[in-house]
Amino acid sequence: MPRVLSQTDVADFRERLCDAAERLFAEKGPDAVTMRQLAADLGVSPMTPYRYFQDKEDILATVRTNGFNRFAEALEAAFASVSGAKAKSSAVGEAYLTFAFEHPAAYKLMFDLYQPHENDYPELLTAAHRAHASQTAYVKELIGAGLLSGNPDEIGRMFWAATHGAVTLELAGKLPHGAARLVSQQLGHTLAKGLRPEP
Amino acid sequence: MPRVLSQTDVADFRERLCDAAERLFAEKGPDAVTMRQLAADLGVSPMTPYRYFQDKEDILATVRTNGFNRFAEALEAAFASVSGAKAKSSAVGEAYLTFAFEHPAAYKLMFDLYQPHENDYPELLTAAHRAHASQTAYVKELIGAGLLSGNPDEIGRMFWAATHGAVTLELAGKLPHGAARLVSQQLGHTLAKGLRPEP
DNA sequence: CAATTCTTTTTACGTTGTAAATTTATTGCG
DNA sequence: CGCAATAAATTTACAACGTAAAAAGAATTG
Repeated sequence: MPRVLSQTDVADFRERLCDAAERLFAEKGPDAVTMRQLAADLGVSPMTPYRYFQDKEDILATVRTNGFNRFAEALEAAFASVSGAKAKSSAVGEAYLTFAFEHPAAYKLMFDLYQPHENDYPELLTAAHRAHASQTAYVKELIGAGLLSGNPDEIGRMFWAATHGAVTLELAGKLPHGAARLVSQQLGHTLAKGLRPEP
Repeated sequence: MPRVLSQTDVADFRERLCDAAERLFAEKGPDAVTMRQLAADLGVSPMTPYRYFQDKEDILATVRTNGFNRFAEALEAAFASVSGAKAKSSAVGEAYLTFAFEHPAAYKLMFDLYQPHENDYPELLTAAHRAHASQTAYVKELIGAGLLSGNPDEIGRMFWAATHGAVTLELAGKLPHGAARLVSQQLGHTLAKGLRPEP
């Protein structure tokens, strides 16, 4: 028998390749990154990554999955870091914008990229769902505290769409640099005002 | 002397190629469309398009420019079709959503695609500016009519970001089909309520 | 030590964008 | 009228891509 790859060997290689892919995707966009570059970056021959990933799309799906999970972690940490519905909302909103502008490439990969065969990657779907949940949890707090009234899912979608719109407009160069933060905060305040329960 | 291409010959070819590019981009995305396919679609050899366009990016920029101009025309027509600030706002908002979902590929090309050398195409910049202007004109009407108070540019960006967010989330498959329209309308109503002048 | 078998590399194919060379077609001039 | 000039179009060619298939390499077991 030859030397068989242990599970940690496989996990290690996959992680190193994802690290490289993330870095290169951020620099040049996923389409501009080649399998040969990724392989060269790890110091292996062009075909070696194919022992660890099905194909290039599989690598993209894995990188996106990691992104969703890290994004969710950041929002969950923000949510837990303070108490009170209002403070939680601000913290999660801040964390959302901070993540988006600290990892714009990861953000685009997650939310701005239509991957046609997403359903073939169940871990991706799970991670995306987790991110979505941690993103709308604060809305339920606000409603529970009597600061907002309405359907939590609908309101969650409104806040999400508003924030996402501001972020992507800036990332696409349609807003001046740094403007999305302000726009997003104004949207948050104005929506909260418009959704306040009638006295 | 050989047969020299007249200006209308050039314009005709460019238009026919843009039509094909638009259709194929919509079907498969710009990256998946090849120069050879475009050429074959017009019944010419693979290199002929290079007499009429610098390169593939030039074709993309031209298609985007046409998209911006048509988008702007649609919004301008909606704006002019009714009278009264409120009615104009609804009409423009409707026209925005209608265009986005009737021409999702064109919408993505315009607003969801980061083209690194946009500045090399002045006509693209002009068209984009026109679209942006026709998109925020109604905000000034609302403020002028006393229905909203605040900075028109800031408010315009808020409405734009909100609508764009709803649209792109649906186009990226993050919202159920058809949900963006409702989310966008809710956002419009709620923002208008939150921005009403204090009595 | 040799046989086995998993890992890795090498080689190879079809396709891409497009540069360069070649062919085709049209027009003005002798 | 015919032929040289020249713009347009095509053909050929190249480097780089994703990845299938074949070949080589290495380590464990009998």
